[in-house]
Amino acid sequence: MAGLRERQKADRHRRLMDAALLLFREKGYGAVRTDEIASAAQVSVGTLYNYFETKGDLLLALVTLEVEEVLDQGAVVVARPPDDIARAFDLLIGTYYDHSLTYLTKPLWRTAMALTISDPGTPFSLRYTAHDRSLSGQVTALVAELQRRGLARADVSAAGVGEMLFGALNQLFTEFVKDEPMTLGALKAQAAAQNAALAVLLAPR
Amino acid sequence: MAGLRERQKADRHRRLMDAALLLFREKGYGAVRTDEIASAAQVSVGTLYNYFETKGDLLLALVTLEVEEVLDQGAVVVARPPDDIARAFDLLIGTYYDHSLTYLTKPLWRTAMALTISDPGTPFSLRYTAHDRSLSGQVTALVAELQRRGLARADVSAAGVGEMLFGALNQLFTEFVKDEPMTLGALKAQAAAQNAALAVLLAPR
DNA sequence: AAAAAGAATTGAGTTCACTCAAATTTAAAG
DNA sequence: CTTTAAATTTGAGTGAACTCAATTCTTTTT
Repeated sequence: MAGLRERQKADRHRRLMDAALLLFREKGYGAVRTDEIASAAQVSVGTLYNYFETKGDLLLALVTLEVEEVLDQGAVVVARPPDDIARAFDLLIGTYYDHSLTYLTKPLWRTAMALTISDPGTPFSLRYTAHDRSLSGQVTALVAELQRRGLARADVSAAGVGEMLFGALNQLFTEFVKDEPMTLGALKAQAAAQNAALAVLLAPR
Repeated sequence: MAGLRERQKADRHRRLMDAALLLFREKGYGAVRTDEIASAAQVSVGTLYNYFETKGDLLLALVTLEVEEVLDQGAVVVARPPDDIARAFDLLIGTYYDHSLTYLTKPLWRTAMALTISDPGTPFSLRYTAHDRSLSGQVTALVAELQRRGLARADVSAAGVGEMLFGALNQLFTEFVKDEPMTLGALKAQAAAQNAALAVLLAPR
């Protein structure tokens, strides 16, 4: 059985994550004071900083949860994609986008993205970047799978196309979270327009 | 002739920008205190905040200068692009990338990007976003121009392709500034790989 | 030219993320 | 069960961005 110390540690960690998610969603990242999170989790500020290097790390830990779930869902799509290029892309990307607001709000995404850009060296930023690469790899895998099935031209590098597509959809997502009134539907429509253009280009000759 | 007050105002504004650029480049954004900038520009902290809403606004004002110069250079390329898709893309994008480190360093770019994402509503962020759209429009214009000359397939939307390409290159640039040891050459090589894939797809049938 | 009005500057004060030396709690040793 | 050692928690203290009421400078009015 795990020692007392270990159990208490896991417990405090969970309480801090729970309290942070609740408060961040409710009041927004900037409006939440660190000692507020600490006292909601029934620990002191010092303890909070024992578990997370910065207030931002706490947020990035929450983002990590979100992205890991998305990766799992994406893998399902890549394994058995629709028999149509545009629909395959729409489905995979739609999966990503639909899940994105499950835990985080647009303002929280903005803060999280800002943190990983301004501090790319912190452990959580590195994990975030690694996740991005996994997602990009998933898109590339989808392109390769479509090529393997003879649904897409095989005379271009799947990685070249996959990375470009992922970069573009990442950019669209960034614009989405920067634009408060923009809906998920509008985001998917924009992605679909790009996917359609790419689908035409990738159609077997 | 402009009144005394107006002249003094323009002068203080210029002194603040100059001092900020110098100090930011020298010590890095985070290590520069606002009162340091203020005293280097021979005004008080309060005055600094009279001219710029936040310390970040000061940086974004500097970024704006940079981007405006890039847009001018890009326009030249779009007007007379090389007779080859891949080379045309490489040239335009190379123009963007080469200019990017003229005023700003990688850390400064990171901070600037982070600011526009986390605070998209501030006047300077809006300007930054508008510039991004101009750059994207320039890429689309290049695609359209290549189509007009019969160098690229005309059966896809220039905007769809242009936006996708711009999104992808923007993403590459973001990864570049996040990766301290990465060279400009490596960045351009990555872009060239994507451009090559796209060039194959866009080649007239 | 003096006075009144308006605009801009000033810097001590406030707020909040983060630190660190002391205190407490848990585990291990005798 | 005590004592010792190690790990963890604690919260008052520190530093830096930003504020705002008081002051100074510029322009307009009489």
